[in-house]
Amino acid sequence: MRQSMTLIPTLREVPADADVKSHQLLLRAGFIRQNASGVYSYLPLAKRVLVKIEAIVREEMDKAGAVELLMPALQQAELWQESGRWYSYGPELMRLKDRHEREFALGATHEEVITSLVRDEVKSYKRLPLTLYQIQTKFRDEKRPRFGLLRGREFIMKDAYSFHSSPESLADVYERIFTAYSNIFARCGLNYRAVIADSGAMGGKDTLEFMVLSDIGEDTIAYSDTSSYAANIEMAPVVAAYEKSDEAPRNLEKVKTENQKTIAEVSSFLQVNEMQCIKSLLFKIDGRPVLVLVRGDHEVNDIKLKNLFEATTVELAEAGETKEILGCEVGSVGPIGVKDVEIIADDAVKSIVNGVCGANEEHYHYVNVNPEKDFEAGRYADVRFIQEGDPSPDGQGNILFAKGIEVGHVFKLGTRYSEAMDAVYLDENGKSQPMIMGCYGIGVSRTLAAVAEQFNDDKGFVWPAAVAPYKVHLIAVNPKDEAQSSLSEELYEALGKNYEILFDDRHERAGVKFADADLIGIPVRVTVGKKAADGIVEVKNRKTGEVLEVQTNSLADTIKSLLGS
RNA sequence: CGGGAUGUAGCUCAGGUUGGUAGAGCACUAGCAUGGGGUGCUAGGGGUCGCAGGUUCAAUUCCUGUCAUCCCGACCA
Repeated sequence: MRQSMTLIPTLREVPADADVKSHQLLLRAGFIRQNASGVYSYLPLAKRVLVKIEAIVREEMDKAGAVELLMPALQQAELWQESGRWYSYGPELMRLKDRHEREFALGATHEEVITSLVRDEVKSYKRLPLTLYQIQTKFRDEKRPRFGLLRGREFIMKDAYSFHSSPESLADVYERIFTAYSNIFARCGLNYRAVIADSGAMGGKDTLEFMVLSDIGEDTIAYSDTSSYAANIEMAPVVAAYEKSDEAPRNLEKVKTENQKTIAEVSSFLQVNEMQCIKSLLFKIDGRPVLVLVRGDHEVNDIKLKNLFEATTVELAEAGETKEILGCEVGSVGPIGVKDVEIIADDAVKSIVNGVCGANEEHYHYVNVNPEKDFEAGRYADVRFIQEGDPSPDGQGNILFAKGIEVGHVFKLGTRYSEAMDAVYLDENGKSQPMIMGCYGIGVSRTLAAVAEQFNDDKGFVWPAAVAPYKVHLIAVNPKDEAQSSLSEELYEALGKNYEILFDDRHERAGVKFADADLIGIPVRVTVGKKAADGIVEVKNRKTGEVLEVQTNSLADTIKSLLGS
């Protein structure tokens, strides 16, 4: 492609609205432009990278036995009403009406559409298993789109769904897709990790997320420093054994703690370790108040609460509600004397001896608090976030944290949708059974952003060859020079037969072309300059910056070795 | 949804406190020169100052509202 004929609007300055590297560079190098918050146009270069990623995805999915189709983005409300998600999905689902006032949604995901399709077309166990996938634009009205392509409201996703007549078959396909995903992210050059995850609103269990390690990641990964264990912090179970001090329990005592509210304030005021404090938070679980207790140095994990209570919503009660229910400000909440409100305590709380907690009375706390003796928790469970230094759940090593960008997710869905939508088949005995399902997603546009985030230097992008928009960037330093012009045209023609090549034929200064080339980040740069008349050109490796002068007759070999390594 | 910030040319920003119909750099157009790391000179084009009200003889500037965008948090296949 001649650069004079395509659209690559590079920017010299960093756009004010972009904070993260991938977003800045995608804008500066002319890959994307924003239309609305979380909505972008993919310009020619970005489109080429998307095509590369999609090709890798298709190849690996096909290899795993999945078949591509394409479903509508515009979906009838009835389907979502059938699964129940019309009501449970919330405002994130973009809803609209047609001219007849019929309700529709823009597809945030496609379980409903695919389940209805397969339900109507597949009736026998003989047709199972079946794995279908598509690459399509998804719409989610995110509360807060951010980081450019990393969290948009309109984004490209590869979503796959599998249908089975047995859990074994599901396990088999799940494994195959897992392998496909590992191949896909490895081929994109990404530094990723598969981690144990929460199934969230999807339902189901056995779910893994593919995380690209990055400081700007929105998820925290808890991983073992010695084994391969890795989990989303939301899910990592705490297996710490809490030792109970053999100190003799003393008698409960109420003390004045004027204006001391936070755990830090109270513990320093009373001269006790934060570990001795009982942090008490009032939650509303499916609207019902529940008092949750954790040790002062721990944090409540609302995902664990949600799973424990099999609830749909878990939220911290607002200050006003807390006052209404417990009669005090949030800084003075405690479990002692609380009636009519369920109390759940983290396992760590049980081994606190002579601890401290709020007195449900402004400016007062209790000291010498002993669980069981001074209050009864309805139950004890693991309801806190794992922390760095905690033992790894697999028993090997200790936990460390890393940030990750979720680029893929595989689920064993089970029969949640097939039961709700009556997707059944007849088994060998002619008996009707709900199909067992799996679903598997890859954020394609997010993967583009993740690669962009991972592969750049201070000058611009450094695309891995597998997803680079072009393999070779040919530059004619001075197109007005006859020798340079004719040699570059000749090379453009010749190299174009074997490589995707971008030819900078613009009448720009050399400096502008070099700066743009560095910014765009194509792996190999071929510069036709002063020595053109002697048949000598310059080959530069974008990644290493290494420059070679080569005769045109050995150019092909040089490029080949550069792209091969 | 809570907190914060910002909306002036395609981009990055000044101007505003002290109201008088708008500027710089980059980009763009034309010409000349230049031609290996964002070149120089000359001459140009481009803005309902986010939008709507209000105050005023007069509002980009002051007041109110509203919308948009970004950041933090909450939220989130």
